[in-house]
Amino acid sequence: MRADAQRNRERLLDAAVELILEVGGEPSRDAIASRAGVGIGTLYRHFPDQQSLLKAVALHVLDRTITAGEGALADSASGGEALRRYMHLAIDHGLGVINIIYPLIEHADWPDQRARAASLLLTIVDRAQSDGVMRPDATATDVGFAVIRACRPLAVGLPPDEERALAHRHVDICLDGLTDTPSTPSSG
Amino acid sequence: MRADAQRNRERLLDAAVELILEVGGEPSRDAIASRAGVGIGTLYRHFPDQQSLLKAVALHVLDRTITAGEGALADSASGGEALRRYMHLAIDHGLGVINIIYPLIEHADWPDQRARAASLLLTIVDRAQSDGVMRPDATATDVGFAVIRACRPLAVGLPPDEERALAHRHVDICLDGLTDTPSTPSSG
DNA sequence: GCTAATCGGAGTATAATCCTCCGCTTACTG
DNA sequence: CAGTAAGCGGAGGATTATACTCCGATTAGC
Repeated sequence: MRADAQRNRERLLDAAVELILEVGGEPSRDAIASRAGVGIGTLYRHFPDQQSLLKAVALHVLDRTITAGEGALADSASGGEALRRYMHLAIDHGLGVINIIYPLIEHADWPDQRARAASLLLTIVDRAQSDGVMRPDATATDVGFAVIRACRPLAVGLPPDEERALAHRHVDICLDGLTDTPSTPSSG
Repeated sequence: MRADAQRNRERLLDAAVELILEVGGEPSRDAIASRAGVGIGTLYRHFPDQQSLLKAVALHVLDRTITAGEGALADSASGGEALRRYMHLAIDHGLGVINIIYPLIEHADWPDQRARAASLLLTIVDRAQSDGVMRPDATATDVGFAVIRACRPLAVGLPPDEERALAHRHVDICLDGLTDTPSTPSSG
């Protein structure tokens, strides 16, 4: 694959992630291409149909979130810290986009990302619970949904950076609800 | 005002609320009319432009939420109970729609609803805090935003009743985060 | 019954979005 | 540093969604 093609592909994915998070729904193809600073033809060459684009976006985001999450888990001193770090980094990596490909998740023909994500999240939750900081009735699903919710745009007209700050604030609140001890507000 | 006109007006408002909550954004006028079981002409007669419709929707929802909230506050035994009841009833009354009219809130020419809502929320938060159940660093804004977030659709394709159940579950988690003591999961 | 208010929805105008196509540009290769 | 195949951009036509009007049919209220 030629270098410029690779670069444009990544620009398109990043633009798509941004727009999905801003709009809270599927953005138009024209909008994605123009945000990526790329011709509309280029978008269609890389992603012939909507489905392939959405799938690529999901894998892109899942991938980098899982990688970052595994790293955070590895060098966290406690289950509570791992949980907190995971939730915040998931926001920063754009995990919120998966609300859009929800219907695709069921019959996903994609690789082991899904299993890997589930296993990571379960490990974190298990560890937090056996450390005694996380309430036993809280589930991995609660954690996942809390992150997705935090990523949804809150109010039309709010600039992206404010949205992001509010998302982190909200996740801290959820963290307190999911755990027994108040979490230290994180700085990112 | 003729009885059927009044009835249709209310149907339109209710349909608009439903759709806004389902879609998470502004629904089309055609969709609203058809959901309300009313001709498109009827919609335009009642609400000549988008702005007047959105404003009416907001007032409609604010009104019934405030009324219910004041009632709940009046017969709650504690600040904690008032807070919990308020958050859950706000979901049920559709307070989530206000994310859509956010840009209108600033220069709103509408009556005292806004002040009434603010005062109700502040009273509840004050009471919860002086009762010692709510963390002092949590704010009325946190409460409001938590409710709005809980009302946003979580995943495309999820049926409305599941969305609603998840919203209540989420609010319970936030409630635990905002308060010092775990809240009893409410049944509505 | 009468009538003025209200309704419904077919139908046109407008705008958004989709997608193709092809001449131009650029990264790689020898 | 040419040669060339891969890749790019975006004009523009097709398609679809949405906005809005208009008027004959209907109905509430007297």
